[in-house]
Amino acid sequence: MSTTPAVEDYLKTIYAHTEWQPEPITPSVLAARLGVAPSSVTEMVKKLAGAGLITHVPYGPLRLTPAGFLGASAVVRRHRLVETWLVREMGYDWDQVHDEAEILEHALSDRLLEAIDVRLGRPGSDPHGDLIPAADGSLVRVPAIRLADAAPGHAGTVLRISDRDPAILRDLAADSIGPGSALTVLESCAVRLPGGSIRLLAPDAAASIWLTK
Amino acid sequence: MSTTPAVEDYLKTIYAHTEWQPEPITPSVLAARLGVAPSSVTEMVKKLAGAGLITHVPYGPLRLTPAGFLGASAVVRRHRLVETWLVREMGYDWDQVHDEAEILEHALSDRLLEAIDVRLGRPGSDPHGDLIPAADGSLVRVPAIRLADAAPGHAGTVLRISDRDPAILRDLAADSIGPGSALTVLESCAVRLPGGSIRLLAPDAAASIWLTK
DNA sequence: TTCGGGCTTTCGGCCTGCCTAAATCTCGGC
DNA sequence: GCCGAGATTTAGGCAGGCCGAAAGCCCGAA
Repeated sequence: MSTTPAVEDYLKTIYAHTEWQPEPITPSVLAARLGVAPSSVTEMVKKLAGAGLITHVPYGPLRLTPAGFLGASAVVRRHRLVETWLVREMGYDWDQVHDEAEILEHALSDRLLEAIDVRLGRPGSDPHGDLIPAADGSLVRVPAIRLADAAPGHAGTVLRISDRDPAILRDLAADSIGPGSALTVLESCAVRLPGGSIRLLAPDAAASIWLTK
Repeated sequence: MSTTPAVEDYLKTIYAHTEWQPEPITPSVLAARLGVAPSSVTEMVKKLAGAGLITHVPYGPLRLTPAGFLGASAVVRRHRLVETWLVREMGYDWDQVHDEAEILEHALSDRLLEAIDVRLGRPGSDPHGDLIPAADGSLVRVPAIRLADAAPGHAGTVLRISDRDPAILRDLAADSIGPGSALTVLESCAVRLPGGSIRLLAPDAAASIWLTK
């Protein structure tokens, strides 16, 4: 089976789902994430399973096989390296890179990717704080906790901010909150910044931020 | 009509055909250039004509409308800026950039293109010597003559080398002939370089090289 | 234990872009 | 003026990805 942009998007989305929590993804969630109808997912799932990229029992959740994990890692690696490049060299802000990377991730050759990786000094994480898989799919895990799940009083620095919703990224950037920011959690939706100022976060935003443990 | 990669490729190829000679392109030539069957061209021609991008009378040649010219210019601009960027910043040689640009030209946003253009200092020509259209489709023409058509004794510098055939580009690069090289034509397929050394060129290569008049 | 709502799958269809094979047209040579 | 080679178009099909509607499955609540 050929690895089309659609295949890459499905693999990437399945991969992303289990990156920060253990539950495998279900077809309906995958459909919602991709913005396609559930029946489209059923169809593609057959193809991916037939190609040995995912495992799937009817009516059950979806899991990447080792081969699928490798393929997904490659797409995620391309996406995150592109994001890092856009911010470091092309004048993008970290909350503006997602859509561009979404397209370029399907268009870069291995050679160009390697050239970008070298230019950037083989970065380990992207502008949102997400880890960049190595070419073999390996990455260094860091213990993290969702801000929304952190106990009041918890202090930590922002490790990553999910890039799923661009509006959240914009709002946080406007609030001067980004990867590396030090925060103290007051309650689930309020935080104190180093200067002492207090920010009230939308529940969505609080669920998108991951802090050091 | 949406502007898909296929549409962009058709427009770009029609544009390229009349860039260095005046005859409009025929469906069969277009099919050969694109590597598709003639019937596929007929089909797409209907769509492009219906969208007002080309004019076409049945069994006749194809011509870009002003709208089609603008669309084609945009694709060509993206292609050539990408080639220039790959050579100047990403360590590619000028005979290696075509295939990568062929894909990236469909993937860059206007914003990223502008950033690249600015970084490169708004170059007027790409690594093969081809002119880069401005955003409005305009470009500065330079009088040129095909090496294969030049009279013996004609001396000039290489303005451009058609990037159609990668093998030709490789061979010429190995012979140290590239855009900017000074040449004296001995006969249609032999040239003298500044050092006095003489090169015999394949007819294909001689037809791919354009010299100053 | 049964039932119903929600999730998943099946089914039939649509669109793009490509193909081959079979018309059909054009035009130069005789 | 006719004819045939070559170019173009038509017709019928295929694969990838998507859709909505309808059928099927699963599991928790009663």
